[in-house]
Amino acid sequence: MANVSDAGRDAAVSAVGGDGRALQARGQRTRQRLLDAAAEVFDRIGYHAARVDDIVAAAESSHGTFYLYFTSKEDLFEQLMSETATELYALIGNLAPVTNSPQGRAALRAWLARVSEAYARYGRVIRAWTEAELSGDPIGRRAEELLAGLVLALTRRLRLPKRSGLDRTIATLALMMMVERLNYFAASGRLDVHEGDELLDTLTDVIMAAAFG
Amino acid sequence: MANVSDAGRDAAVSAVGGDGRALQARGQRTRQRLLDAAAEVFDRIGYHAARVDDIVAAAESSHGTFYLYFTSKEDLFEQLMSETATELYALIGNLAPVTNSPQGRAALRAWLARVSEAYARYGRVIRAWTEAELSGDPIGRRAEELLAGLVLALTRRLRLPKRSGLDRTIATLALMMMVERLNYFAASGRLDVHEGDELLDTLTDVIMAAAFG
Amino acid sequence: MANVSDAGRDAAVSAVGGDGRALQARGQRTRQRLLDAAAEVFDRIGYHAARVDDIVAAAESSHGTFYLYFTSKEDLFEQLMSETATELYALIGNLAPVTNSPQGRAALRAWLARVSEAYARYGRVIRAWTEAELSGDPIGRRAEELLAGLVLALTRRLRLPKRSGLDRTIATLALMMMVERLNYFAASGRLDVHEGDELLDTLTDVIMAAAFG
Amino acid sequence: MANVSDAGRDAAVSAVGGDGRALQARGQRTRQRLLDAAAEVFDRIGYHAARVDDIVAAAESSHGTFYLYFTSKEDLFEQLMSETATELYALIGNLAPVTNSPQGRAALRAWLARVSEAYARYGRVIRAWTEAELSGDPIGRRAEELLAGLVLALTRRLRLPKRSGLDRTIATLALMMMVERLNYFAASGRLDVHEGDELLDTLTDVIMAAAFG
DNA sequence: TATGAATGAGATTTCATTCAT
DNA sequence: AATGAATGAAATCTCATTCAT
Repeated sequence: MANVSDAGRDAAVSAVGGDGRALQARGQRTRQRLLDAAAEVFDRIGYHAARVDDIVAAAESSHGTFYLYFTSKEDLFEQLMSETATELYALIGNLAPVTNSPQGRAALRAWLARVSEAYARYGRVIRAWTEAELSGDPIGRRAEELLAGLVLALTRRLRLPKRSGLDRTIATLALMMMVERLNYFAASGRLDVHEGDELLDTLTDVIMAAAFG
Repeated sequence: MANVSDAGRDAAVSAVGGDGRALQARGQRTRQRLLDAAAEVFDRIGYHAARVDDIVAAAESSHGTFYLYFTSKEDLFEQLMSETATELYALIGNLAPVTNSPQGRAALRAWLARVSEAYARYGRVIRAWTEAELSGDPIGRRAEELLAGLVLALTRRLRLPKRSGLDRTIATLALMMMVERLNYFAASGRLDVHEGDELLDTLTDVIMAAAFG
Repeated sequence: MANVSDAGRDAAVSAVGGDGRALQARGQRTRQRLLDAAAEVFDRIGYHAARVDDIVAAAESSHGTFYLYFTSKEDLFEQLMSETATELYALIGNLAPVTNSPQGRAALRAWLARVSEAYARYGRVIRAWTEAELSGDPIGRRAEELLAGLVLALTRRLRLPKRSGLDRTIATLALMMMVERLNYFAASGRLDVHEGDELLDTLTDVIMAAAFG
Repeated sequence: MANVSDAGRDAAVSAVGGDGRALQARGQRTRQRLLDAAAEVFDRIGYHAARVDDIVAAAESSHGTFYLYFTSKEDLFEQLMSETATELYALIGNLAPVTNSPQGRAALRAWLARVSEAYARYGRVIRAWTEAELSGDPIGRRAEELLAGLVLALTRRLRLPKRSGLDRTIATLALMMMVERLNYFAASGRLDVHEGDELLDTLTDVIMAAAFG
């Protein structure tokens, strides 16, 4: 089954433990088990409520081992966010500028479908990310930075057409937030969607309208 | 300066302390001081990072007094959310169904301006609210409920026109989230807006487009 | 209904408040209400679990008022114990030396009946007293003293006949403890007694046997 | 010197920590150190007066460690009571039915001597037990239950001869309370006994008299 | 004489992190 | 590389007592 661990596969080659040394294969696997377990726990009970104890229990590991790979709970979380950010940049890279045509609409809808798929895999981290961003924790600063980078990348890629009364950065942020929040509600089962079609149709519609309305 | 305490002015008449007894005037004021201080602290350092100690220090009160009025930090927060929800329902009640006309657009923009004003006052609570909603805390459940009620009320009031490919509830939620998140970024100084005009124009534009696209 | 307040009726004439001044009639009544309420609360939830708040709530009084009459929770309790001790001394004074005859047995049984009656009234205090005696609280010392005095008085009055192998003081203490504990269990509903006859018969029998066996 | 830890020696094999996991040898020892320290502290200052801080200080351990093994002070105490109850059941099992003969008397006296010895070891727990039983604490309920079981077991074992005017359960409880209270006073140094002979003689005498009147 | 709001010292409990094996 | 026991700083919460009215 697809999970967050797929994200770091390539990056993991050069991953290092808490003391900076390169890791062997077994260490790699343990580190990844902890990251996966953390994502699962963050999703289940939230980032703030998650204790190191919950994570190591979910990973069937131990406290000592945790600190072999991460210097702190925040350190793990930042690594998780960074991996996720990498995936999201790749996703944004796949987006074609939106054109006002049936083809453009279809392309956007297809891309939004990929976003939803990605949300199924990374949403647990994104949820915790948003939580951290809102909180006063130091880790929130890092979350802000990562978010700002993504907004910038998306603005450049989306290339909303110029129109008076529409600030393109703001509009992009608006649409991005909308997409994120809706996928969140859908993923948490609080939106009554069949196959996700209503979600995709509605989002496509609103974005096309916003772009060319 | 306007603050959260304005919200509960009428409701305060029947406010009670932790032991259920009705409060005298002095008790009322102390309780309100704590609520105001809490809103300020939540805004400054976030709901999770906020300690009871921070709140009583900000209110120039004491731990003992805090527990005279609230059974816990969560209890206080729920009361704060409830007061805020009341204000938001009132705000929604002031929204006219959106019509496809210059007048309709103007009315919507004016309403969004009121929303932004309200955000200046209640945003600190709403931010914490979102944070709680995302977390696994028990208080998150209550936050969810309150939010669901607001979405329903807004859907009924906004009366987005029927259009194929657009689920009205989902679209309303999408727009509401968009408005909330943008006001949040604006309030936290991370959006480069002059007088808020770009924000209002952009939001008006996207909503009108979404409605009549 | 008979209650602890009957105990202090005479003593109350000279009762003083926390600041040492003599009390007026109204003050008298308030003080007594607090003593009664305390006895009730001690009985219900125990001496240690009882908070001043519970006592003033039961007395429908207030914290401030409590400290008008007592310097502390312990002070109140000591006054309650002293009043009860006075009653118990009176009770002991009514006991005739036990003689080995049907009349002696009848007299003992009648006296034990009076003890049980008294227990119905003062048992709540005696229970708390025992609790305090066992605990390490400073008030426990005072409880010990009062208890020692009662043991001495009872030993003198009971006049167990000399018999080899029987220390009269120890035997008296043994019998006293037995009577107290059994009345306690009976009062707390944990002894299956009809009209208390089994209790009285058994106690009478054991004491007579111990004395003349 | 004999101490409470002797009690749980066998049971300890299956002892678990606060999170339900089986403990290693070191954990076992630490847990037992805390139990022993608690018994000592309860004896010294009483159950209610004892703070977790006192216990961990006596055990030369820390707060964190305490909560690794027990969920609360009450939890620890219940475990202590349970271990003690097991010992007391064993003690009761060693009691032969009382017969009206010099041998019967001698056997009873020998058994009472064993009780006194046991009291030297478990008395500190029993004292706290009685204190808890009298208090309104939730732990008091558990204390009651354990006590009721012991009374039942003792009644069955002691087999007091039938005699009119004597309820055997009540009489057994009476004698049991007498023995307990006297051992308590003796152990706390408030009874003037040499070698404990007066205590044993008096108790033997009263019980034989009660049984065979 | 009575009230109840306010206080703060002190107790319990949590949990990220370290350490010994 | 892994384990899990141990730690203690920091947080929450309680409650006897004082104070202002």
